[in-house]
Amino acid sequence: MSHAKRVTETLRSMGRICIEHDPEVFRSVLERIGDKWSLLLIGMLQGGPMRFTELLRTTPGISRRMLTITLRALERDGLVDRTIYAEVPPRVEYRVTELGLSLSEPVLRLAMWAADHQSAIIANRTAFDADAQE
Amino acid sequence: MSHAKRVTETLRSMGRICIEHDPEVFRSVLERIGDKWSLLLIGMLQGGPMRFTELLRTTPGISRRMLTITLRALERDGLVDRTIYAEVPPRVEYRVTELGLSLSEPVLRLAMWAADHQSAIIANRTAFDADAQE
DNA sequence: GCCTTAGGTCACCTCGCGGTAACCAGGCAG
DNA sequence: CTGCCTGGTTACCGCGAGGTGACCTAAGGC
Repeated sequence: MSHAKRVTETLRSMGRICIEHDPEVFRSVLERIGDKWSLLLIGMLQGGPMRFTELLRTTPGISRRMLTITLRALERDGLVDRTIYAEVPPRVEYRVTELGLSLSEPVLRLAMWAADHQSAIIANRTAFDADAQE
Repeated sequence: MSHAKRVTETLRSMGRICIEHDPEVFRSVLERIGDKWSLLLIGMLQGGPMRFTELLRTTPGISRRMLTITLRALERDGLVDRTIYAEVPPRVEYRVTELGLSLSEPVLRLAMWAADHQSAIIANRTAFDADAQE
């Protein structure tokens, strides 16, 4: 059996076990991290702890409101850690926890897949649209 | 340097490269597969080709409309393949393509992470809520 | 003529995600 | 007293994702 074939087989059985057998667990996690900002913020924090305003500035397009909401949700789930420094002016730092870091591994694999196959997807998309055109 | 430490370092640099440096690519893929059903359907199809109604039955909660829309989008991006059998009654089979299968790897890792850490997340969540209560 | 069965499409409506902008706490500066 | 800084919170609102249920097509059976 070829390597590619074995990988396929392995994935198939993983698929059966992980998703087909218990879609709710997968769904619950997708609902959690599948929103507009969660994964992106997890990603942003890979480079080390960041402050609220820093995240606000460097995350393109996020609003103050959504940053608050998303960070709270991530904190609630134990994916990021929030530290308040009693200084003047006040300072708050966010960093990924161990759990958040463990999530990063599959997430970054997904990101790398994204980077690798982006062009293929765009090509498929335009081809499909061209077919549908006529 | 310990193994865990090295993994951490690797992830940090991957994070910097993949996400912090170029959030748009990651965002675009998240927008694509981050919807309510795409990843789940990709997952469902790991076990082999399935028919429309079969997916409708076995995917908990999906509506006929959303199944159609999501499958079309996946087909458009070249992630699944749609085969019509000119029989009576008509039969349509969906199967993941090579591209779809390559996506499955990171996705299934995510699913396994979900399964592994679900209880930890729930624990964190209840602890956080208990703190916020008082 | 009417039912069935598979695989959809269409019109309509709801609900909640997320954006905008104003407001707030609190400590220090002038 | 007024203003400024950070790190939020709150009220308001629009839009679009997604659910519901009716309808469609095409062949065959009765």
